Amino acid sequence: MPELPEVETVRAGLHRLILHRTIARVEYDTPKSFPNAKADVDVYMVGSTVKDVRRRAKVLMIDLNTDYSLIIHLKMTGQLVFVGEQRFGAGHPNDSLVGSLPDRSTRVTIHFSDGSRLYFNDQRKFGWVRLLPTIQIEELDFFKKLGPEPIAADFTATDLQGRLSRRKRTSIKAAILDQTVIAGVGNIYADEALWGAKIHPATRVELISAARIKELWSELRYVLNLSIEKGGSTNKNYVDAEGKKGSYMDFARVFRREKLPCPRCGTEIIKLRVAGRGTHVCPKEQKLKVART
DNA sequence: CACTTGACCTGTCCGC
DNA sequence: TGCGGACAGGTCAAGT
Repeated sequence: MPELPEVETVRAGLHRLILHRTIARVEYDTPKSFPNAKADVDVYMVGSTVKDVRRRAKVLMIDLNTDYSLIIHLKMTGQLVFVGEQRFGAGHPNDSLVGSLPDRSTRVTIHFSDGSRLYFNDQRKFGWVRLLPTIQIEELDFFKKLGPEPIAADFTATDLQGRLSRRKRTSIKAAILDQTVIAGVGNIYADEALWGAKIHPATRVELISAARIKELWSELRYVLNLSIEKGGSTNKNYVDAEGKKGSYMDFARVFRREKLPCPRCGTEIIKLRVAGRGTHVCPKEQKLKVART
């Protein structure tokens, strides 16, 4: 689920909801979801206050005033849901969570001193939470290898072209899903942007013209920004920090729309498999370009 | 190094 | 209603 727009939506919500709150107690289930919890939670988390909430790629960072940070990856089914000491009222979805959390998917619970809580839920257990010194985050190998943020103001079409030059022989879809090429794109927005740029997802990178790469650059920024505006995509599990669903799927042009008409030409959208992922294309407008022999 | 595939988990849906 | 298999937003390690 959570790709850049979903993680950014969660970040913004958490920033609004948990900044300056003090951590009173932390519960966690298995070491898998929170590997170094046992050693460090009592020393660096309990009693600390939340200083900032940041995002890089699909990763969230909650900075504490102990100069330690929680690093969180939601992977496929992770959620970070805040339940306050006061209800939101007027049928707000958060209110129904008051009695329903924690549930069987809750892996970590952070109790704040005012009685509010932050739940890390993750049905499939792929996600994780780690605690480490804030200054060590950027030293992580994983972090150092990340490509640029595609929605950054200074990220240009030329930058995209340059990043793609090291993945010439793979499919364009595999290339933009590669977090070391660009950071934050996942299966939904890859399909959406490739449709926007009229590129078949299986096309080898080296066969795509500079003009088309520029289109792709523009479409990536468009769909990611539009989705942030819509609060992300709720394909299945995703909810934001208040437990609300995102509405981008109402605006999706191809993703999960097989057998429905292409919004541009009316041709039936088909589903294929590219780079090991379910992939949606308009078969008329996204022709597979192959090298001449 | 570039590239592909299967593994990690739980839940759901679809065909028999 | 039950059962087996495919599939689901994302990385990783291990293979070619």
